[in-house]
Amino acid sequence: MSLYQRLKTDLQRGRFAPGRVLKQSELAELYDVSRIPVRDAVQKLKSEGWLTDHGKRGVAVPLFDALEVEDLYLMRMRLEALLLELAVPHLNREILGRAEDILDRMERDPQMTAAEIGALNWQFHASLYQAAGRPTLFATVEQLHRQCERYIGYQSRSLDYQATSQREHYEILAALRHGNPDKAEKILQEHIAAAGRALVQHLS
Amino acid sequence: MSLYQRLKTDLQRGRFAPGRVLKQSELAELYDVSRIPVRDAVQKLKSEGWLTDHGKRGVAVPLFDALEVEDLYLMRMRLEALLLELAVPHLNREILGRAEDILDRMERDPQMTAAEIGALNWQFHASLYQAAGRPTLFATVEQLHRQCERYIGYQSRSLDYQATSQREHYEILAALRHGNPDKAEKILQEHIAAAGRALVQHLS
DNA sequence: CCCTATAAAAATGTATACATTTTTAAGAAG
DNA sequence: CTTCTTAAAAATGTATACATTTTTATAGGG
Repeated sequence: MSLYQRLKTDLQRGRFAPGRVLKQSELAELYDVSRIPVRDAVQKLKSEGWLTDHGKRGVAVPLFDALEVEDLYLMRMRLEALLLELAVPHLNREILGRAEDILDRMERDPQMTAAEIGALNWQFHASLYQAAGRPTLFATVEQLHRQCERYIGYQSRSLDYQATSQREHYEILAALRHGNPDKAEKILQEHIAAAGRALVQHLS
Repeated sequence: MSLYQRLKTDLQRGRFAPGRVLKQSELAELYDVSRIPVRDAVQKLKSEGWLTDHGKRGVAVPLFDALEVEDLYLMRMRLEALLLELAVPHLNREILGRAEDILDRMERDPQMTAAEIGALNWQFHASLYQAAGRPTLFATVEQLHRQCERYIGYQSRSLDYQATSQREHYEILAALRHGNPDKAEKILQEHIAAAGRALVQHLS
């Protein structure tokens, strides 16, 4: 396992408190590697929002910022709606079927961890987006999703929220199957907006 | 000057042909540094689209891709419109005045290089966007703009295009001054769309 | 003649060592 | 007691050296 992944996992799990400043040498010692791989991992994690530049004093674990969450979800609302719109002409029974399989898998296993649910959640969305055949747009959306992951973390959402979210997933599929892409887009936007609201609320 | 900037400048100027594969050791020798700073610079340039991963064979100078340009400008249309919308409540005479100063500076000096025009162009947009006070959204828009820079390059646009672009800039300011943000947003979207079309056309 | 296996070559990943810069703290002057 | 200066300490940036992985070329078999 690469240092990047080890460090990211630890950041996800909250090993380092928000606001803490980390130095290259400190991380090198903690993970028992030299500073070279630390530099690589840290730079990558900075570009994903898991660490922020702290001048020449090293890097800091960023504080949780409700305004950042709002921005991220506003962007996702618009870009994911666009991506779904571009995917619609390419969607067929096979793709929609595979997407539904992912949803069904989430339903069937009632004792999945929050992390596993989150992974399948994204797989569902990505399976639709990929059909658009727009790698650049997809890459940006994926990056925004990764930035959100820091806030989603490992904490489990309420059962109520989870049920609503899952219902919306099926509604999106149904709208797409019945040749109503506008409706699907609308549900998707509201779906993302609701996720953002839930997260902001959780931060307070 | 950092290796990152030296390498980026050379990529902008087309020192390395699109499709060319570059190895760490090759770059280290060309720029007379060790491979350590090469690794840092290359990773940063990859995240900005100036280089693409070529597996374990090194990095490649990416080919020009009309679909990528289309994606980038579609995203910018939506996100910059959003950012302007969020900025509107914070705009005042001072901010609008400073934005206009930037435009006037472009008018006054008739023998600016394409690179200088491009820089002022972005300064104008950024001066409005900054007012929104949304760092995360702004950072994403800025990153998209940087990805576009690879295509804009150093080539000069037609005088006709430049005149139209500048007229639209003034129209945006006028609409904002007259309390018509919806109109300003519309012009902005068309402004960005036109820039994208001009670029795609230029690639063919 | 083509394909596979193996060895040599080359490239990347990483550790150690050194140079340069930045930060921090101590001490002297006001 | 505060502030500026200066020196020590610590942190980052970079070069060199080594280990590991990957690529490529060659030789043998089908």
